[in-house]
Amino acid sequence: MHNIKDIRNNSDNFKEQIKSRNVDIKINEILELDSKNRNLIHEKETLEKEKKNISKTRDKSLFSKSKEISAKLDTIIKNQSEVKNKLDIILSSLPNIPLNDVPKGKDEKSNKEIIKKGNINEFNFKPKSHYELGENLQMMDFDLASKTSGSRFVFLNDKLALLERAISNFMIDTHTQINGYKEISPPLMANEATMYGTGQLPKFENDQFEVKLDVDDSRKFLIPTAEVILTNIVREKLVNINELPIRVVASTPCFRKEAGSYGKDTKGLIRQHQFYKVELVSIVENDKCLDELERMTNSATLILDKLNLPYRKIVLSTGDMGFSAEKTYDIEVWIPSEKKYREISSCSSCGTFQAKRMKARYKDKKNETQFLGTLNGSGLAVGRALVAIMENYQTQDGSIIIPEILRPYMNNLDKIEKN
RNA sequence: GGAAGGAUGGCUGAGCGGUUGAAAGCACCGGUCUUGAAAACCGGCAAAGGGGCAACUCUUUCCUGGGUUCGAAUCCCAGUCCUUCCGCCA
Repeated sequence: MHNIKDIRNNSDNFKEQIKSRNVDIKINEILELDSKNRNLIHEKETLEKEKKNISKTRDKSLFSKSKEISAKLDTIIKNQSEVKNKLDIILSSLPNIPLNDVPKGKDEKSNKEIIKKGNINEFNFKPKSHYELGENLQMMDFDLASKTSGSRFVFLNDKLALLERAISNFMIDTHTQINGYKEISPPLMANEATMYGTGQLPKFENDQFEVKLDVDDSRKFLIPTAEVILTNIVREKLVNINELPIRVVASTPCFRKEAGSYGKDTKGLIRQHQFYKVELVSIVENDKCLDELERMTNSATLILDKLNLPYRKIVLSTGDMGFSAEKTYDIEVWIPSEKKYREISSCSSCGTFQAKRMKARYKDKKNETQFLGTLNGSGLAVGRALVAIMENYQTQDGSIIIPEILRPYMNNLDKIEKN
């Protein structure tokens, strides 16, 4: 959420920066609503003051006058809150401003590669896709899932179910034991305020699965990522500075409608309505966001290093970043069957953008109240890690070698082969 | 599902129709003292918004939304959440 004062004082610059995010902005409408709003506030306050004074005098002869003012106030307050609402809806739908060092560009073509790591395995046979491998092993069943649930769901059976669980456990252990994150098992549903806080609402309501509870109940949504719940830990809080940084990790199912991706990645595990993800969230003093972003990204790549999977790290361009981010690194893992890198993690600094929405603050060393910095990153997407392991570790006969580091998590199994 | 109690500043907690934005304590910040620290003492310390170059000033806010009243943290109604007890289910 942006501060209207900043926009007012610097509207041309603000407009340009929002435009770099591929977002249309009606700057004139914003400024007009803002000035209308302030005029109404002024009217309101004048009347309120008058009323207050009358009640202070306790002069009975003035009481009827006070009643008249109340009536006038009613309509002004109504107008003002209408104008304010309109303004808020527009403002809350504007994305975060990118940091200066973020490459400018309108889509993923302007993303920049930072590093490439690991050796790409040269197969002496044609590598299969993970879904071919999975279905041949009879441990991955898309047909059954479409019968019970619909498209973009899957059954993982037997050793692949175990592998999924192992991946998740290995990642969490690494983050808690080496990277200094605290493990959390959070709710998988979030209310409106929580969804608003991290930026899913109001703009992206169509991407969310809403859960119907009782008829009159407040709205609830399945979380599209644990970021939503974990970041809102500090919503409406004034955090003590010596509690910072807060670093938490959770492995949760994530639910996404994938509304805009019909026909995209329809086969396999890459794009599902439901998938597990190990999520990292850091909450820090707002001037430490950039350092924390590097640290978080390193926490994520450590997983790939340990799994010995080839990957690259890229920085997203202004047009390709998510709504709440000021800077984002994507980590992409090598997928042999597609002969390309695919996103397996996205680490973002949101600066104070989410904190302003959440009213999440701390007192700095000068005892001044500040908005917190929030960051989130996948560490990593479990389903896609499963894909990467299956494809990179496949053998000619269609079995899967288990990466050394995961074996303790799989009862020391070293290979998944057909039963 | 039934019964009772509660929600006040960063935290604990008073107030229960009129200088109450709100006592007190803790925490925090500044200072005195000290070689340094602690203790003690002194002072400061809510947020959001409007106006002003600024000093400053005004308005709103005691869970949320309505209502009563000239005036509400305080009274009434509805809702949300929490606690305890009973029932039911995992």
